[in-house]
Amino acid sequence: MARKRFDDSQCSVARALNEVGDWWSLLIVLHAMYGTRRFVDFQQELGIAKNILCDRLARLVENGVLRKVDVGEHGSRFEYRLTEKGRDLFPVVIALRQWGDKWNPAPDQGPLDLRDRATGRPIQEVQVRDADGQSLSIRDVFVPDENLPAGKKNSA
Amino acid sequence: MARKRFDDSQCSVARALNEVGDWWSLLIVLHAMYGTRRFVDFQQELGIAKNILCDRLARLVENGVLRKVDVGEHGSRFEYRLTEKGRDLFPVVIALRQWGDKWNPAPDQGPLDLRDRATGRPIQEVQVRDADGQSLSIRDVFVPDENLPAGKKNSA
DNA sequence: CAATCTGGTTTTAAGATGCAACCCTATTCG
DNA sequence: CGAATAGGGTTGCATCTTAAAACCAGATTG
Repeated sequence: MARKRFDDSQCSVARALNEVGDWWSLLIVLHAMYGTRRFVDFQQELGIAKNILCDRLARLVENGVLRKVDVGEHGSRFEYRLTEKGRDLFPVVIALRQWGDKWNPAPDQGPLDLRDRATGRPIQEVQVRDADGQSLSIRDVFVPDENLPAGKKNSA
Repeated sequence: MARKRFDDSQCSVARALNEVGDWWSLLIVLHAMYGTRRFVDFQQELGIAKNILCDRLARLVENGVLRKVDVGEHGSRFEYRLTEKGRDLFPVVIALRQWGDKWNPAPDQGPLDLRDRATGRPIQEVQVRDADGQSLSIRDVFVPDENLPAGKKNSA
């Protein structure tokens, strides 16, 4: 049964998930962020079936998250590189990593340690923040009434 | 063919996706953040098949993202409410929304307008930030060598 | 030339999905 | 009181998705 696709959705989150919400897709993006570029490396690192990896890479390329570059070695050597659109998934992936670290940490993986290349200092935790940089939870925010999704009341 | 599950993964992102990476799961969380609580409302708002919604809600409850509360009306009326763990997905969902707004906006949906409840001011964009609050892209950060995933070089 | 590199493509069986019908308990209303 | 409604499921079925494994084809190398 074909999965419902959210192409025509009025919801940006749904549309985003349309492009990166397939099983494996965000992990591929994550590994691309680590620097992985070649088909065989993605495959080995992720332990993904080749046909599925092909499919996901093709989708990510089609959606502009990755671009496929012909490196010209060994007759058919390609690299898959993040586009700007792909790199803009950085906060998504980091936020997800933090969430995982907090609520379901991997046994042998410490918490995320990411440093500012310029200063060597740790990055701030990715949070929703107010104008002054203070962290906000979902209870601290509201959506102005005119911008609510259809049928929603302000009870967030 | 059963999808590969990442329960034993050494990667927190994979483990996180194990819990919220199924098709529909994050959209359910999003709607819960909007305040949706009842089965029939999730179903109608999302346009999801009842059996799939049942499955996803059960998983989210099992994983501690939602809790199922017996409201005691009409014999079997339940509400599904976000736990703290669920609420901590807020930055993930907002980051995803921003990404969607920027790269594949919904036709009739304006960009995210979320306000600080205390001040009415707009929230900051969710970004990876340095210690001083300046935005960082993936090119601006590095992982210390001792914390790299296996086999990764510092070429992010 | 055979072996290797490279990124696929194809086959097949088991799961996942969505649609629609059905189910069962509790409550409400004519 | 019985029918209708509320509520949250459960089931059957056809179709799509997935993973494993085998196969493929062009280019390169020893």
